[in-house]
Amino acid sequence: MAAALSSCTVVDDHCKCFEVLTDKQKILLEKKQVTLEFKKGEIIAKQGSFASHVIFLYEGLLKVYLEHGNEVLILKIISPGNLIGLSSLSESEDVFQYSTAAYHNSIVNLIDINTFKLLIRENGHFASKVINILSENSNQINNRFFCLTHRQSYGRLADLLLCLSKRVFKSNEFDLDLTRKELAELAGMSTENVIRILKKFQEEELISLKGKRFELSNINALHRICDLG
Amino acid sequence: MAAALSSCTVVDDHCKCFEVLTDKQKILLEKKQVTLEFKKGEIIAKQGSFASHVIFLYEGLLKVYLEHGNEVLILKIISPGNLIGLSSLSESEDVFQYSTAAYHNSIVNLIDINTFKLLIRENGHFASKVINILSENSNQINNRFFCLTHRQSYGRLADLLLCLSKRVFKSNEFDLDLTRKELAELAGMSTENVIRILKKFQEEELISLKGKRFELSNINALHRICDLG
DNA sequence: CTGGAATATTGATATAGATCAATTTTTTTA
DNA sequence: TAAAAAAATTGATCTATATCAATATTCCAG
Repeated sequence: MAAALSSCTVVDDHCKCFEVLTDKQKILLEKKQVTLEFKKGEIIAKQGSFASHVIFLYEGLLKVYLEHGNEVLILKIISPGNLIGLSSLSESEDVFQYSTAAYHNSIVNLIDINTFKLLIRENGHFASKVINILSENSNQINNRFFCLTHRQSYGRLADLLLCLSKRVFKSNEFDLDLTRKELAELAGMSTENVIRILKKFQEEELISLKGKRFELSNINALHRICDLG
Repeated sequence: MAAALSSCTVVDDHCKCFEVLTDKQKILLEKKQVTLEFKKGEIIAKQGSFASHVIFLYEGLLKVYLEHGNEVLILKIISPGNLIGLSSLSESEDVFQYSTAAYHNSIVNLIDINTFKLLIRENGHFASKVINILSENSNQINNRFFCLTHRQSYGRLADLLLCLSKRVFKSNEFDLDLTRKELAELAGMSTENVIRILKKFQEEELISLKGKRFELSNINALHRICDLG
């Protein structure tokens, strides 16, 4: 029954929904979208603001998060090829249910939401694909939910590192351009705790760390830490 | 910006998706479903088992939850008129991503999943409605996620009581046929902690409690406790 | 290249809430 | 209706992790 749990929700569907559109529909979509560049740290969609579009990430790295007052909960990380803001397709919700911001400089397409809705009604195959994406999104977030509520800090951080390695950077070594505070938000703990645990991991030679360079030296041990909690 | 946060995810869409089906489609659907009764405590769908159907709750009360080993995370409570298992519509997932069990004796319709998928492809309006439901579901679970990770126990329990009152029983007084352990799972804390907090609430005359009878006497104060955390 | 701000680190302390153990109450069943 | 099982309650303890405070390091603008 085990495994597939990951606190690090990297959405990575490599969105196949557009493939099923007819040429005519593709042209329509093309006309009803704009391409924009966002700088590191910039907000792409603000929770509560009017959702006139869905967002497609072409290049970069984004976070999707809930905010209430000073409190933040990161729901997922978005890597290129994925859609954001599908939950605003709901008739009863015309505002973004969450915020989106750029971790790095990013290029996105903003797609007119009414066109998107039209295509759903017009093309059942497209609708079906969108449902796939929504479902997979939910499942991933549910797993993250489980992790953040049931695993303790060592497990959550180990999991986050593994996930960044496997799903975002696709290598055991990577330059991580995130602050400790950002890591803390992702792993759902305090900044200080992140630092202490990273130190412990280094002492135990599970990882090595030079500046922004992360190297995961003992993947198996990290996996064991996740599984234990 | 505040409010609408609730840790108690009662799904209450009163599913309108079937209204948009044609008569012929309705007849097809009718043929491709069975009605079943489940007793209190029985499992209706088991996480990991083959998802050959989606579930419609006709009467009763259900919980939808993730399980890993002995650990359980309740994702949502389902009241009559709602669908469960839509996340198995995804092509890449043919198993239930979560378990469903009956809090009370319940009557459900099991709808053949392939028929459901067919209708999505055939009827864009239907697909659109399903997308609405999926979106609203996600939003509710995201809010529960936020609550369980960011609010502390008093707030979570106050919130749960308010939600049960407002959304499930629709009254300030109700007979709650759930054990302390079940309440604890819902509020994401230990059974003992539930008991202690309920006692505190009684001492402060926010609620009164006789056997299974709950009465919320000071709704405003309970709301304040939620908001503070 | 230098001063100031942001970020990272370290240590000390506080605490919410879990866990454990014992007892009482309620429910079930035989 | 008595005995057994399950659930609820209470109190004592323990611990993971947040928070606070001080210092060190890194980053960046002028």
